[in-house]
Amino acid sequence: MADAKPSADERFARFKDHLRVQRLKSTAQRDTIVRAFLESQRHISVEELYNEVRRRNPRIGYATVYRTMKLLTESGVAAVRHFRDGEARYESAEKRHHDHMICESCGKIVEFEEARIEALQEEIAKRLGFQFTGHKMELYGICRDCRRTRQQHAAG
Amino acid sequence: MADAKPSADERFARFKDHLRVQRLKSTAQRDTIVRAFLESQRHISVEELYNEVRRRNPRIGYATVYRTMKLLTESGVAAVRHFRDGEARYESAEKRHHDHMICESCGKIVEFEEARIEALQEEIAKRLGFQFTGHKMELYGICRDCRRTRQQHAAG
DNA sequence: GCATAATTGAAAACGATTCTCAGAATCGTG
DNA sequence: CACGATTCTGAGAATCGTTTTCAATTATGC
Repeated sequence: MADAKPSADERFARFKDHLRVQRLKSTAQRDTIVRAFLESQRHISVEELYNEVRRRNPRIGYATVYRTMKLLTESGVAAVRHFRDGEARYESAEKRHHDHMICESCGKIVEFEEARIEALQEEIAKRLGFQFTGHKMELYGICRDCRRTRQQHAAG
Repeated sequence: MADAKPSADERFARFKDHLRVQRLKSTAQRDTIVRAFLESQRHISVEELYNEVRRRNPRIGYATVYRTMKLLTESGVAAVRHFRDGEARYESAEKRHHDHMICESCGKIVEFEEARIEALQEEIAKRLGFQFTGHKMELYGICRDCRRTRQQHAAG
Protein backbone atom coordinates (compact mmCIF):
# COMPACT_ATOMS: atom_id res chain seq x y z
CA MET A 1 0.00 0.00 0.00
CA ALA A 2 1.50 3.29 -1.10
CA ASP A 3 1.83 6.15 1.35
CA ALA A 4 -1.08 8.45 0.81
CA LYS A 5 0.30 11.89 0.18
CA PRO A 6 -0.67 14.45 2.80
CA SER A 7 -3.97 16.15 2.19
CA ALA A 8 -4.24 19.90 1.84
CA ASP A 9 -5.55 20.02 5.40
CA GLU A 10 -2.59 18.08 6.72
CA ARG A 11 -0.18 20.40 4.98
CA PHE A 12 -2.04 23.40 6.23
CA ALA A 13 -1.73 21.99 9.75
CA ARG A 14 1.97 21.52 9.23
CA PHE A 15 2.29 25.17 8.32
CA LYS A 16 0.38 26.14 11.44
CA ASP A 17 2.66 23.97 13.54
CA HIS A 18 5.63 25.74 12.07
CA LEU A 19 4.19 29.10 13.06
CA ARG A 20 3.56 27.89 16.58
CA VAL A 21 7.00 26.39 17.04
CA GLN A 22 8.65 29.54 15.71
CA ARG A 23 6.38 31.73 17.81
CA LEU A 24 5.04 33.44 14.73
CA LYS A 25 1.52 34.68 14.39
CA SER A 26 -1.44 33.23 12.58
CA THR A 27 -3.11 35.82 10.43
CA ALA A 28 -5.98 35.84 7.99
CA GLN A 29 -3.61 36.87 5.21
CA ARG A 30 -1.31 33.93 5.79
CA ASP A 31 -4.22 31.53 5.88
CA THR A 32 -5.60 32.86 2.62
CA ILE A 33 -2.28 32.65 0.83
CA VAL A 34 -1.45 29.16 2.04
CA ARG A 35 -4.91 27.83 1.20
CA ALA A 36 -4.68 29.35 -2.26
CA PHE A 37 -1.30 27.73 -2.77
CA LEU A 38 -2.46 24.34 -1.56
CA GLU A 39 -5.40 24.40 -3.93
CA SER A 40 -3.31 25.52 -6.88
CA GLN A 41 -1.73 23.63 -9.70
CA ARG A 42 1.88 22.56 -9.51
CA HIS A 43 4.67 25.04 -10.20
CA ILE A 44 2.73 28.19 -9.59
CA SER A 45 4.55 31.48 -9.92
CA VAL A 46 4.32 34.26 -7.37
CA GLU A 47 2.39 36.39 -9.80
CA GLU A 48 -0.13 33.64 -10.49
CA LEU A 49 -0.53 33.00 -6.80
CA TYR A 50 -0.87 36.70 -6.10
CA ASN A 51 -3.67 36.95 -8.64
CA GLU A 52 -5.55 34.10 -7.05
CA VAL A 53 -5.00 35.53 -3.58
CA ARG A 54 -6.30 38.89 -4.74
CA ARG A 55 -9.51 37.29 -5.91
CA ARG A 56 -10.02 36.03 -2.41
CA ASN A 57 -8.92 39.17 -0.63
CA PRO A 58 -7.96 42.22 -2.69
CA ARG A 59 -6.35 43.97 0.25
CA ILE A 60 -3.45 41.53 0.47
CA GLY A 61 -0.18 42.90 -0.87
CA TYR A 62 2.54 41.41 -3.03
CA ALA A 63 5.08 41.55 -0.23
CA THR A 64 2.92 39.44 2.02
CA VAL A 65 2.65 36.75 -0.63
CA TYR A 66 6.43 36.66 -0.90
CA ARG A 67 6.85 36.61 2.85
CA THR A 68 4.33 33.85 3.33
CA MET A 69 5.77 31.65 0.62
CA LYS A 70 9.15 32.02 2.23
CA LEU A 71 7.65 30.83 5.49
CA LEU A 72 5.87 27.99 3.78
CA THR A 73 9.14 26.90 2.25
CA GLU A 74 10.87 27.01 5.62
CA SER A 75 8.12 24.89 7.07
CA GLY A 76 8.85 22.22 4.50
CA VAL A 77 5.44 22.38 2.87
CA ALA A 78 6.53 24.16 -0.31
CA ALA A 79 9.72 24.21 -2.37
CA VAL A 80 10.99 26.84 -4.80
CA ARG A 81 12.38 26.23 -8.24
CA HIS A 82 13.94 28.60 -10.71
CA PHE A 83 13.46 27.58 -14.29
CA ARG A 84 14.80 29.24 -17.39
CA ASP A 85 12.60 32.33 -17.32
CA GLY A 86 13.97 33.51 -14.00
CA GLU A 87 10.82 33.81 -11.98
CA ALA A 88 10.41 31.58 -8.94
CA ARG A 89 7.86 28.80 -9.04
CA TYR A 90 6.60 26.97 -5.99
CA GLU A 91 5.66 23.34 -5.77
CA SER A 92 4.59 21.02 -3.01
CA ALA A 93 7.55 19.68 -1.08
CA GLU A 94 5.68 16.57 0.04
CA LYS A 95 7.00 14.39 -2.72
CA ARG A 96 9.99 12.31 -3.43
CA HIS A 97 12.93 13.85 -5.13
CA HIS A 98 12.34 14.50 -8.80
CA ASP A 99 13.54 16.62 -11.68
CA HIS A 100 11.77 18.50 -14.43
CA MET A 101 11.40 18.35 -18.17
CA ILE A 102 10.19 21.59 -19.71
CA CYS A 103 8.64 22.25 -23.10
CA GLU A 104 10.43 25.15 -24.78
CA SER A 105 7.37 25.88 -26.86
CA CYS A 106 4.41 25.89 -24.45
CA GLY A 107 6.18 25.94 -21.09
CA LYS A 108 4.61 22.71 -19.89
CA ILE A 109 6.49 21.17 -16.97
CA VAL A 110 6.62 17.41 -16.49
CA GLU A 111 8.19 15.78 -13.46
CA PHE A 112 10.23 12.62 -13.51
CA GLU A 113 12.31 10.48 -11.21
CA GLU A 114 15.39 8.66 -12.31
CA ALA A 115 17.43 6.78 -9.76
CA ARG A 116 20.26 6.14 -12.19
CA ILE A 117 20.90 9.84 -12.55
CA GLU A 118 20.96 10.35 -8.82
CA ALA A 119 23.49 7.57 -8.49
CA LEU A 120 25.69 9.02 -11.22
CA GLN A 121 25.66 12.40 -9.58
CA GLU A 122 26.98 11.03 -6.32
CA GLU A 123 29.63 9.13 -8.18
CA ILE A 124 30.76 12.22 -10.08
CA ALA A 125 30.87 14.36 -6.96
CA LYS A 126 33.01 11.81 -5.23
CA ARG A 127 35.33 11.59 -8.20
CA LEU A 128 35.80 15.37 -8.12
CA GLY A 129 36.48 15.33 -4.39
CA PHE A 130 33.24 16.99 -3.37
CA GLN A 131 30.87 16.09 -0.61
CA PHE A 132 27.62 16.04 -2.55
CA THR A 133 24.90 18.31 -1.17
CA GLY A 134 22.44 18.80 -3.98
CA HIS A 135 21.83 19.39 -7.60
CA LYS A 136 19.74 21.13 -10.15
CA MET A 137 18.71 19.45 -13.31
CA GLU A 138 16.28 20.43 -16.00
CA LEU A 139 15.75 18.91 -19.40
CA TYR A 140 14.40 21.00 -22.23
CA GLY A 141 12.61 19.85 -25.32
CA ILE A 142 9.49 20.08 -27.44
CA CYS A 143 6.51 18.12 -26.21
CA ARG A 144 4.39 15.87 -28.35
CA ASP A 145 1.47 18.29 -28.43
CA CYS A 146 3.60 21.14 -29.68
CA ARG A 147 5.22 18.99 -32.33
CA ARG A 148 1.80 17.94 -33.55
CA THR A 149 0.53 21.51 -33.66
CA ARG A 150 3.60 22.60 -35.52
CA GLN A 151 3.12 19.94 -38.17
CA GLN A 152 -0.48 20.95 -38.66
CA HIS A 153 0.62 24.52 -39.20
CA ALA A 154 3.27 23.43 -41.64
CA ALA A 155 0.75 21.31 -43.54
CA GLY A 156 -1.56 24.30 -43.53
CA MET B 1 46.26 13.48 -31.60
CA ALA B 2 43.79 15.73 -29.81
CA ASP B 3 42.35 18.79 -31.54
CA ALA B 4 44.21 21.79 -30.32
CA LYS B 5 41.70 24.20 -28.90
CA PRO B 6 41.50 27.50 -30.74
CA SER B 7 43.93 30.12 -29.55
CA ALA B 8 42.77 33.48 -28.29
CA ASP B 9 43.75 34.97 -31.63
CA GLU B 10 41.70 32.45 -33.53
CA ARG B 11 38.67 33.16 -31.37
CA PHE B 12 39.17 36.85 -31.75
CA ALA B 13 39.24 36.35 -35.50
CA ARG B 14 36.03 34.38 -35.31
CA PHE B 15 34.37 37.27 -33.52
CA LYS B 16 35.60 39.66 -36.20
CA ASP B 17 34.22 37.37 -38.89
CA HIS B 18 30.89 37.44 -37.16
CA LEU B 19 30.87 41.21 -37.21
CA ARG B 20 31.73 41.27 -40.88
CA VAL B 21 29.10 38.74 -41.87
CA GLN B 22 26.44 40.56 -39.86
CA ARG B 23 27.57 43.92 -41.23
CA LEU B 24 28.34 45.16 -37.75
CA LYS B 25 31.13 47.50 -36.94
CA SER B 26 34.52 46.91 -35.43
CA THR B 27 35.18 49.32 -32.61
CA ALA B 28 37.95 49.85 -30.13
CA GLN B 29 35.52 49.14 -27.29
CA ARG B 30 34.52 45.78 -28.68
CA ASP B 31 38.10 44.80 -29.25
CA THR B 32 39.04 45.72 -25.71
CA ILE B 33 36.16 43.80 -24.18
CA VAL B 34 36.67 40.69 -26.26
CA ARG B 35 40.39 40.64 -25.62
CA ALA B 36 39.80 41.03 -21.90
CA PHE B 37 37.34 38.15 -21.99
CA LEU B 38 39.65 35.89 -23.96
CA GLU B 39 42.46 36.50 -21.51
CA SER B 40 40.26 35.95 -18.47
CA GLN B 41 39.66 32.96 -16.27
CA ARG B 42 36.73 30.68 -16.88
CA HIS B 43 33.28 31.61 -15.74
CA ILE B 44 33.83 35.33 -15.46
CA SER B 45 30.89 37.46 -14.39
CA VAL B 46 29.90 40.66 -16.16
CA GLU B 47 31.01 42.68 -13.18
CA GLU B 48 34.42 41.03 -13.09
CA LEU B 49 34.83 41.54 -16.80
CA TYR B 50 33.69 45.14 -16.54
CA ASN B 51 36.32 45.81 -13.89
CA GLU B 52 39.05 44.39 -16.06
CA VAL B 53 37.81 46.33 -19.07
CA ARG B 54 37.79 49.52 -17.04
CA ARG B 55 41.43 49.04 -16.16
CA ARG B 56 42.18 49.00 -19.86
CA ASN B 57 39.86 51.80 -20.85
CA PRO B 58 37.92 53.63 -18.12
CA ARG B 59 35.58 55.28 -20.61
CA ILE B 60 33.84 52.04 -21.55
CA GLY B 61 30.40 51.68 -20.04
CA TYR B 62 28.57 48.77 -18.47
CA ALA B 63 26.03 48.59 -21.26
CA THR B 64 28.71 48.12 -23.88
CA VAL B 65 30.13 45.18 -21.97
CA TYR B 66 26.70 43.59 -21.90
CA ARG B 67 26.11 44.30 -25.55
CA THR B 68 29.47 42.95 -26.60
CA MET B 69 29.13 39.77 -24.59
CA LYS B 70 25.79 39.18 -26.21
CA LEU B 71 27.44 39.53 -29.60
CA LEU B 72 30.27 37.26 -28.58
CA THR B 73 27.76 34.66 -27.53
CA GLU B 74 25.92 34.94 -30.83
CA SER B 75 29.19 34.47 -32.66
CA GLY B 76 29.68 31.17 -30.87
CA VAL B 77 32.86 32.22 -29.10
CA ALA B 78 31.35 32.59 -25.63
CA ALA B 79 28.51 30.90 -23.77
CA VAL B 80 26.45 32.14 -20.82
CA ARG B 81 25.60 30.19 -17.70
CA HIS B 82 23.37 31.09 -14.83
CA PHE B 83 24.38 29.47 -11.59
CA ARG B 84 22.68 29.66 -8.26
CA ASP B 85 23.51 33.26 -7.42
CA GLY B 86 21.65 34.64 -10.40
CA GLU B 87 24.35 36.61 -12.13
CA ALA B 88 25.39 35.54 -15.60
CA ARG B 89 28.81 34.03 -16.09
CA TYR B 90 30.53 33.64 -19.42
CA GLU B 91 32.78 30.83 -20.49
CA SER B 92 34.49 29.88 -23.69
CA ALA B 93 32.18 28.02 -26.05
CA GLU B 94 35.02 26.27 -27.80
CA LYS B 95 34.80 23.13 -25.78
CA ARG B 96 32.87 19.94 -25.76
CA HIS B 97 29.67 19.77 -23.84
CA HIS B 98 30.16 19.63 -20.12
CA ASP B 99 28.39 20.36 -16.86
CA HIS B 100 29.46 22.02 -13.64
CA MET B 101 30.05 21.10 -10.04
CA ILE B 102 30.00 24.06 -7.68
CA CYS B 103 31.34 24.39 -4.15
CA GLU B 104 28.67 25.84 -1.89
CA SER B 105 31.32 27.14 0.45
CA CYS B 106 33.90 28.91 -1.73
CA GLY B 107 32.08 29.11 -5.05
CA LYS B 108 34.72 27.17 -6.95
CA ILE B 109 33.42 25.81 -10.25
CA VAL B 110 34.72 22.54 -11.68
CA GLU B 111 33.73 21.24 -15.09
CA PHE B 112 33.09 17.64 -15.93
CA GLU B 113 31.89 15.51 -18.80
CA GLU B 114 29.80 12.41 -18.35
CA ALA B 115 28.53 10.62 -21.39
CA ARG B 116 26.30 8.33 -19.34
CA ILE B 117 24.29 11.29 -18.09
CA GLU B 118 23.86 12.64 -21.58
CA ALA B 119 22.59 9.28 -22.72
CA LEU B 120 20.14 9.03 -19.83
CA GLN B 121 18.77 12.44 -20.57
CA GLU B 122 17.94 11.54 -24.13
CA GLU B 123 16.31 8.37 -22.94
CA ILE B 124 14.16 10.19 -20.40
CA ALA B 125 13.09 12.83 -22.89
CA LYS B 126 12.01 10.16 -25.32
CA ARG B 127 10.12 8.33 -22.59
CA LEU B 128 8.23 11.53 -21.77
CA GLY B 129 7.42 12.16 -25.40
CA PHE B 130 9.72 15.13 -25.83
CA GLN B 131 12.10 15.95 -28.59
CA PHE B 132 15.21 16.67 -26.56
CA THR B 133 16.78 20.09 -27.17
CA GLY B 134 18.98 20.79 -24.22
CA HIS B 135 19.49 20.62 -20.53
CA LYS B 136 20.88 22.34 -17.52
CA MET B 137 22.64 20.45 -14.82
CA GLU B 138 24.62 21.60 -11.87
CA LEU B 139 25.90 19.60 -8.94
CA TYR B 140 26.47 21.28 -5.62
CA GLY B 141 28.74 20.17 -2.81
CA ILE B 142 31.62 21.05 -0.56
CA CYS B 143 35.06 20.78 -2.09
CA ARG B 144 37.99 19.06 -0.50
CA ASP B 145 39.76 22.32 0.32
CA CYS B 146 36.77 23.71 2.17
CA ARG B 147 36.26 20.49 4.10
CA ARG B 148 39.88 20.58 5.17
CA THR B 149 39.68 24.21 6.24
CA ARG B 150 36.55 23.53 8.17
CA GLN B 151 38.18 20.68 10.07
CA GLN B 152 41.15 22.84 10.95
CA HIS B 153 38.83 25.45 12.36
CA ALA B 154 36.96 22.83 14.33
CA ALA B 155 40.24 21.42 15.66
CA GLY B 156 41.40 25.02 16.12
C1' DG C 1 35.34 63.18 -47.72
C1' DC C 2 30.28 62.30 -47.05
C1' DA C 3 26.24 60.17 -46.14
C1' DT C 4 24.25 56.51 -43.79
C1' DA C 5 23.89 53.34 -40.61
C1' DA C 6 25.63 51.40 -36.42
C1' DT C 7 27.62 52.29 -31.82
C1' DT C 8 28.44 54.56 -27.66
C1' DG C 9 27.86 56.21 -22.62
C1' DA C 10 24.82 57.86 -19.26
C1' DA C 11 20.88 57.51 -17.29
C1' DA C 12 16.35 55.80 -17.10
C1' DA C 13 13.50 51.68 -17.30
C1' DC C 14 12.93 46.99 -16.22
C1' DG C 15 11.20 42.71 -13.75
C1' DA C 16 11.66 40.03 -9.82
C1' DT C 17 12.35 40.39 -5.21
C1' DT C 18 13.33 42.57 -0.69
C1' DC C 19 13.23 46.21 2.55
C1' DT C 20 11.38 50.19 5.27
C1' DC C 21 8.24 52.14 8.17
C1' DA C 22 4.17 53.54 10.43
C1' DG C 23 -0.13 51.70 11.59
C1' DA C 24 -2.70 47.43 12.73
C1' DA C 25 -3.32 42.90 14.47
C1' DT C 26 -2.03 38.81 17.39
C1' DC C 27 -1.36 36.46 21.62
C1' DG C 28 0.38 35.45 26.36
C1' DT C 29 -0.54 37.16 30.58
C1' DG C 30 -3.07 39.49 34.35
C1' DC D 1 -11.59 41.04 28.84
C1' DA D 2 -7.69 44.35 28.61
C1' DC D 3 -2.75 45.30 28.28
C1' DG D 4 1.44 45.40 26.35
C1' DA D 5 5.10 43.39 23.89
C1' DT D 6 5.93 41.69 19.69
C1' DT D 7 4.93 40.55 15.18
C1' DC D 8 2.65 41.53 10.86
C1' DT D 9 0.83 44.27 7.19
C1' DG D 10 0.46 47.19 2.88
C1' DA D 11 2.41 50.68 0.15
C1' DG D 12 5.93 52.26 -1.81
C1' DA D 13 10.85 52.78 -2.07
C1' DA D 14 15.02 50.25 -2.75
C1' DT D 15 17.87 46.65 -4.80
C1' DC D 16 20.10 43.75 -8.20
C1' DG D 17 21.24 42.33 -12.66
C1' DT D 18 20.12 43.54 -17.08
C1' DT D 19 18.11 46.09 -21.08
C1' DT D 20 16.52 50.13 -23.26
C1' DT D 21 16.46 54.97 -24.67
C1' DC D 22 18.44 58.80 -26.76
C1' DA D 23 21.45 62.21 -28.36
C1' DA D 24 26.08 62.43 -29.67
C1' DT D 25 29.91 59.94 -31.85
C1' DT D 26 32.10 56.78 -35.01
C1' DA D 27 32.83 53.23 -38.71
C1' DT D 28 32.25 51.97 -43.40
C1' DG D 29 30.90 51.97 -48.48
C1' DC D 30 31.03 54.81 -52.21
